[in-house]
Amino acid sequence: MKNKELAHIFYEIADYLEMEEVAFKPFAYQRAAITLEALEEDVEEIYKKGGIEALEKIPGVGKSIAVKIEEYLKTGKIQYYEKFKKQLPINLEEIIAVEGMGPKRAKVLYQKLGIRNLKDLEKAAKAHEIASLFGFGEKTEKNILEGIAFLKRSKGRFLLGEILPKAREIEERLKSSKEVEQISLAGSIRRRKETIGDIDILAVTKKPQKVMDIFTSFPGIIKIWGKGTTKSSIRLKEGFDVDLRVVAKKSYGSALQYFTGSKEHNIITRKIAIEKGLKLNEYGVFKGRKMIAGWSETGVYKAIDLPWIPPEIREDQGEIEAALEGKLPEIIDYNDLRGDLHCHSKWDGGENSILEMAQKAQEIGYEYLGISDHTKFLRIEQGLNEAQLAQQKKEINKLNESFQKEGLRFRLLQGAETNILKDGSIDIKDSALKKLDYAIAGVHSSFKIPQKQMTERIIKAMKNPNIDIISHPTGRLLKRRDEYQIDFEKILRVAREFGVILEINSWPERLDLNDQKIRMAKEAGVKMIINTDAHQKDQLRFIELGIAQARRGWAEKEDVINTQPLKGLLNFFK
DNA sequence: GCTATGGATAGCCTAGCATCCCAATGCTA
Repeated sequence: MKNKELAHIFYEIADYLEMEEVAFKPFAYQRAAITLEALEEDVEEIYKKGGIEALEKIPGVGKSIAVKIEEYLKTGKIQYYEKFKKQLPINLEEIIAVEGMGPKRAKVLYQKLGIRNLKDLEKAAKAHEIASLFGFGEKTEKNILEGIAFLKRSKGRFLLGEILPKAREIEERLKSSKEVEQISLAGSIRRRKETIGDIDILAVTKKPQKVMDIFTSFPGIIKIWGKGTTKSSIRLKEGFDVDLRVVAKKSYGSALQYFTGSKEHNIITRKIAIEKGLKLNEYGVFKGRKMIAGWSETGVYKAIDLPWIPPEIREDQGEIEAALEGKLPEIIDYNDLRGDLHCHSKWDGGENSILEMAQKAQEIGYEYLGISDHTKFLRIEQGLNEAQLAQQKKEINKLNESFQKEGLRFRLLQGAETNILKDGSIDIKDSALKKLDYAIAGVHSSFKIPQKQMTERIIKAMKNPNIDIISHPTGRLLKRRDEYQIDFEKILRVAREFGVILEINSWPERLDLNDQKIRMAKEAGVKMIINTDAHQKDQLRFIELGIAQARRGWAEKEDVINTQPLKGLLNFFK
């Protein structure tokens, strides 16, 4: 699948064009990149089936970009892009990742100081060479250093959402080989951690040599770290490292348990085994020399008198104690949701019409879908004003009527993702909010205000009698931006008192609330909702990432309101 | 460079914010 690679190139072309202050083209390339990134179908397949013409049918792709896609599929390169890179031989992506740095500043720093990469940038900032440049200053230099420090903390880790599809692709590829008897993802990816270091895969086969040969000859490998009969490691061009381990069939369960971790969780399971006079390792559970379990993971847990524990909560955060007391939560299942209440339509510049979003939701099997477009403060997102919301309501009503006529058990709801302004007020009048089925409010500006002020700001919004949901409550962007400062416990108290729902946003970069805060919310008796924030119909599938996060936070079905049928759901709204 | 519509051309990507320098710029949503 070359969609992501192409998206990446087009994003960079947009940056280069931005740098040269070309009008409108950057936007065009970005748009094409966004669509490609989210596209479910493989561009290569699209091209094979229908050629250039089919490529041009992709929204945001016209003649010129289609030709470039073709060039990439045929030659692996795009000359137009290579030329830019030659002109400005810097690691643009790396430099722009620093908060506060953009293409134009990157260009200036290259020209004035010869800065090519993150290392150069850090060195120059530390040597105070940047502050004295025209257009820069003390504060900017300090921000650059802070930005670099943040990046370093998340270095070498990938977003679950970007790595999981690739991991599954490899798993499927191996599975399709007749030599592979059993296979599973293991490690942090099986535990669905929000960021992942590398992909661990575990397999059972009678012909390890052959399976390893298949594995190490996958397309897209840029390095083979090692190749043996029990373990091989490769690096893919996307930057992911993948480890494949082959184990004996009789040890599959214990190996899976061992390689899934976490390390802390495993230390305790081993201790429990010792207390029972047993030995637990990656090969099995042993009584003296006799192996008493290890074929299946359930069997391993059973041998030490524990129920099977879902991988998402194997973090030594009390799950073993809970299991011992028979109080393991019945965490929410990947099939429990009946709808998604945070997605965007063409009305605010999203990719798809309301009907297209609704059809996708029906395909997924949802009972309802809430359209929650941005509101007017966010001009770049073409936020809706009161009059447009009223207009949109008409379209939604009409669609609902037609669904009813077709006998579909499906309802569209109208929400809105309003903005919590700096003073805590909402950018849409109460009279218009009242007419919505529900209203979301989120912080989209002024992230760097003091904790007390930010907390008060959000609380003021929660107390608004028309606000039902707070979207992405902490505002973090994984690998890009820290949470803004809030007193979360205080927010929880107010949420509970005023019946405000906190969102678990499934967007790969957000996953906000995070696992710990989900657990705090659950314990505080605050209800949550799992939404995708999809700006494109295919992004509705991000929901599994949010569910995974909810599971990691021990959330149960009743903690999450969109597990409820429509009628029950509506009861939660003011 | 894409999309829409008069099929060759107009319209699109804005506003707030911080920073830097005291009016302008770049970044971010």
